[in-house]
Amino acid sequence: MNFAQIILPLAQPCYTFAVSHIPDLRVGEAVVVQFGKKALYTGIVLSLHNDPPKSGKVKPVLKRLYNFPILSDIQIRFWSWMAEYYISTVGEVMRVALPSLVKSHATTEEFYNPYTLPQERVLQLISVPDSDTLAKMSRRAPRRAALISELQQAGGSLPRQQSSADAATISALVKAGIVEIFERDSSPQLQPITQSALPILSEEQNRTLQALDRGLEARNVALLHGVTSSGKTEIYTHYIARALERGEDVLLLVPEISLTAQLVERMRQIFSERVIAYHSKLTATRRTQIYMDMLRAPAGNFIVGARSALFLPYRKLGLVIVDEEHDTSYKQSEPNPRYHGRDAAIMLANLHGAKTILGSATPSLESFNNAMAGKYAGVTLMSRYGGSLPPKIIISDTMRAVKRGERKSHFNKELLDRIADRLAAGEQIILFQNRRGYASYVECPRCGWKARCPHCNVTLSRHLKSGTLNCHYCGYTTPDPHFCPECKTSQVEAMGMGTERIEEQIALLFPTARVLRLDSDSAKSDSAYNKIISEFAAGNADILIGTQIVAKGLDFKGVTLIGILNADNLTNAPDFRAVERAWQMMLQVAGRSGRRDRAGEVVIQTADPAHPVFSALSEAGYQHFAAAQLAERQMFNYPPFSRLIRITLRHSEAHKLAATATELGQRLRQRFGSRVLGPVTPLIDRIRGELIVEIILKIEVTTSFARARATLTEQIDALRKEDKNKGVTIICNVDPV
DNA sequence: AGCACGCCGACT
DNA sequence: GTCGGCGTGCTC
Repeated sequence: MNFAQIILPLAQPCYTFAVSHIPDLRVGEAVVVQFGKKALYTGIVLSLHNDPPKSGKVKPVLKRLYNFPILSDIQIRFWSWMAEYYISTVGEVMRVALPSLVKSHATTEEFYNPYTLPQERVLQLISVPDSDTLAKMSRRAPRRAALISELQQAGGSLPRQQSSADAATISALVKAGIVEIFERDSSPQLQPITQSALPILSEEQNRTLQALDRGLEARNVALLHGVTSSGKTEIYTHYIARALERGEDVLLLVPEISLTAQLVERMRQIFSERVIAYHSKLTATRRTQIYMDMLRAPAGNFIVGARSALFLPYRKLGLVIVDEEHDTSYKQSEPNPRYHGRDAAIMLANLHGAKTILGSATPSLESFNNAMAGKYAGVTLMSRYGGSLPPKIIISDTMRAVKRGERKSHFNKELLDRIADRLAAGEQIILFQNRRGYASYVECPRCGWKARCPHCNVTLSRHLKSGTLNCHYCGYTTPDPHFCPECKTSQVEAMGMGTERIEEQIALLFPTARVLRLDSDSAKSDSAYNKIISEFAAGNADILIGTQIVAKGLDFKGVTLIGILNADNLTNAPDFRAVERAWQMMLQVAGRSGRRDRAGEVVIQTADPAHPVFSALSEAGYQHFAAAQLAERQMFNYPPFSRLIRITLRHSEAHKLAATATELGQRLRQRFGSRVLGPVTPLIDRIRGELIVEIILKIEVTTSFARARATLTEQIDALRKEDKNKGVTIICNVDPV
């Protein structure tokens, strides 16, 4: 073959390079190429062919990097699918898929250091002395004889590191021409296979396991709907053990890095060092090591990781588990490829012929619908493991409390009384407020002036600790003016409640309570996060105030009361998924409470207690609620009855942006008719000094989504070529969440 | 993503 | 008069 399509880690199509001078080059191999004037890149061979590029100029591949492909056929198919489905390029997939050392690039040769495998020295037995000599040797130089027999037992060669011989013994045998030392790529670090006993399953868990077995015989994907603390993890371990016994790889996907640590911990107790944690916070060296080890080791690896773990070189993936499958942080929102970790996991499993288990206490309506439609096997686990009780949910009417004079600050008496009660009993409390900072904005009571971000069309949030007003969209910070800069007659007033302000109010109402706050301000780093979590878990605080971070995963045994301070800003979000999201959020937060011996209580403050979402919070209420939500989605043709593509256009000039957006809208309408919504101005129409307009494409599931994506790409490409649209950024987000 | 080519402001 | 700002065009 004379030419190769080479994947480069760029938002560009693949380019053709000449390869006829490289013998037996294979698809998936890593190569060095010069791209542009002088930049050197590590690229991947996507395909080999004999067609020169149309534009004539072809550069040769400079060299091949390893003597084996670093991408399997399945990985290439996976990358190609992802690029196509999420309207991005295979180069963009490469950018997120490979650890940085493997895809290194530089502008000059001196700085281009592609990853080379670490080397190891190997002792090789080249001639075995006859038995007389050996017998003599074992008397006079027993260590030399020992090394010879060590090498014989190892089949003739052994890495220097693994040999017990000392340097003098080795060099003597080398001098005698009996042993030779050579260098080679170091062998992958294989972990010893030790497995402790699997957890013993309850009767219901056993039934669930059997139901899953039956389900997965007929379907490739199973939805495991297991209420909080029903023991989904125990069921996972049984499936994991089976796959590992078959010698296959296992991927356990978690939505967030912070959750990997505790799951890895639990899995290590059973599968010891077989468990490999993989996520983007690991060092580049560690990630590269894992990648390269897996590439050269046999299957049978068990990876616990965030969505980037999808790109590891599985040899034979046997099982994929997507834990907390409803979690929207599985969707990569920026940059391209904007892929959904759960959906990509199912695709990857299919490519390997593996089964997928989706686990959640609050399944997404998409997955629930797939289970109802028979596309997925569906299994529900209703009872709590170890007989702990479901939390008692109390809906607390804010308006009624106000009328009766039973509301202090932002707390209804129903909640305050319980807080006092738990504090007295020495039990712990979590208060959930889905807004960080002190106040969502500050306003002058006299003239109505509000602090706004100069770059974004949003109000600035007040942050007490830093004494600043911050923009939560672009990070802009300005000193808190306190006094109205406009009319100069009054102090500005804090409006809206953030976690900082809740913290302040609690300190006033319960001055002796020890309070911790968990939000993205207080838990900026991993260590800060862990510190807060472990402090609270150790009982060094009575009340934990937090944003949605507190809803994720963690169990606190001492927590018997949870307050959801303002459910309305969850249910009222302007999004067709708001109610589903609110439901999931509330149940997830509620799941943090409850001890074995007595049910936890969850107080939800709302001005709209009749909202159907509240009656769906009992576990029995879910089916009914989900069915009603689905009916509504079907009526308005929303997902899962249609697929959405959100097209975002950005530019600094309003008229130019509007012109391009209108043009695109019109052209799309010619092809897609009423499936095109917009262009519309989003709620926040300016971020970082750029104006934003959106067009939504809504494609019914009954028509070809692949064709729709192709048509859309065609139209956007054509539009981009025209001078009048130059400079307008156009981004497609397939299946936005 | 780089890097070059190409037209408008503050300096010797 | 020049040095340099970053807008946009191209890279096999």
